[in-house]
Amino acid sequence: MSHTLGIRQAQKQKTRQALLDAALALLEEQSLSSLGLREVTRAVGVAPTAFYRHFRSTADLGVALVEEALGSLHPMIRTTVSTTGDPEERITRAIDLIARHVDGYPAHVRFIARERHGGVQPVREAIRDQLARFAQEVKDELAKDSVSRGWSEDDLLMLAHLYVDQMLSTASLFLEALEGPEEERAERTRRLTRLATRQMRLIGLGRQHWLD
Amino acid sequence: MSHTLGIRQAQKQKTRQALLDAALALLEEQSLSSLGLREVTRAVGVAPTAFYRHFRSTADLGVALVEEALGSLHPMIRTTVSTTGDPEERITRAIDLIARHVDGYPAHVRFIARERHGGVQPVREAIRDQLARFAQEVKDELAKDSVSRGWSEDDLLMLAHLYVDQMLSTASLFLEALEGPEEERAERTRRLTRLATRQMRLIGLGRQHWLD
DNA sequence: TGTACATCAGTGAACGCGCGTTCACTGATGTAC
DNA sequence: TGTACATCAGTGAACGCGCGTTCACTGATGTAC
Repeated sequence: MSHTLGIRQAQKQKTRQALLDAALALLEEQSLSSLGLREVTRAVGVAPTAFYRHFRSTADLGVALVEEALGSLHPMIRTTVSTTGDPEERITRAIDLIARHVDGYPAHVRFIARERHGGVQPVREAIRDQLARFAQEVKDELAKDSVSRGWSEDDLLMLAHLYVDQMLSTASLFLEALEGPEEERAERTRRLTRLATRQMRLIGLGRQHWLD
Repeated sequence: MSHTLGIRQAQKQKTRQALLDAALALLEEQSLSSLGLREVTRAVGVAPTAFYRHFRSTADLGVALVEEALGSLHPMIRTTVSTTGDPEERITRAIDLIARHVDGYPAHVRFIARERHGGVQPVREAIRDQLARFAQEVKDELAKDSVSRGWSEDDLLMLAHLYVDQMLSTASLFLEALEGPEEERAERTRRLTRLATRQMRLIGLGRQHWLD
């Protein structure tokens, strides 16, 4: 059993994860460019200097958060856009998946929405790279669909980017709906589901008639 | 001639505008939530305390910047979406207008993209309100179009929001293209214009077939 | 298994620095007569 | 027009505070024999 982490390594990983978790929580109310290293270590309960054992800077930690937030999402993306089912069912499934993801990982979604155009360059780049990968994967799935017969690679990628942007935009709307008073939350979410569904439907119609 | 500003008022306005300009410049490389009041006054060349004569906080200044960046854009929005010309020409005109605006006011565009999901609540709200106004105005223009016969108010607003999001998304792509090495800038802009045009065309197709 | 030495995650003191905010002020501009 | 007083945009000193980073350290864990 050689691949079990030693006690030291395991403890280090635990502290690292605690730093990431604390930072993510603190980022619900500010941007990465104003996040302080001491804030993060204080929240975890370690000395400020311990931070440097894991990250060179808060920007570096931000890049790690991008990987945590988006890295594991690639399989989900493929499932979401996958070819099975009729168009209407696929839209329902996609919107539902987005809603559930926002519900399950609101802080991650907020972080990505916020830092996508945020003030920290390496983090912006990390997000852009991950989103470009998503677009490629969506393109690959779209290519398998019979509706895509006759489409150029370029047009497929154009549509893929449109879908990725639309998903992100929908996610950040769901996040907004999650905030605010509990009372009307269900109603807000319901309306939003309806809106997002119809926008997807319209884009789908455009897709069907692209080669007319 | 009573409506000429007194010397005092005129000087105050000038300082206020200098603070806004300096802040906008500083915000090209950071987020509002990390912008310091002393940074801004230092850039203008006034004492830190002078800041309080104009704004209660940097958040307050941010809200003023939203007004500056988006407030004057409403006439332009109407023109962009207006009914004159055939669909293809309207798309070309809209994309061209966006490209020119990003070229003319890159810092304003960056500020809006960055703070739309940024860490300062009052600023996020100010942006959301302005964008909602845009959507209403786009809806009003769309309603005039013969293609919109038979559309519900709800569907028109759904499409209007899709257009507004698409315009913002396109604007921030143009901004990215503006950065980086001068050399391939023209090429990047050209490719982007092509991409944005086709995305608009696809949405337009979806629109045409919405009531099929 | 036991011992002796190496590694290294986390510590705690110390540093110089810039921050936001307060306060009483100054002196040019505005106003009333 | 001239004078006397009021207003108020901008000043400058002072404050307490938290920041990022350095450094030599400690002591539990890992490794070699």
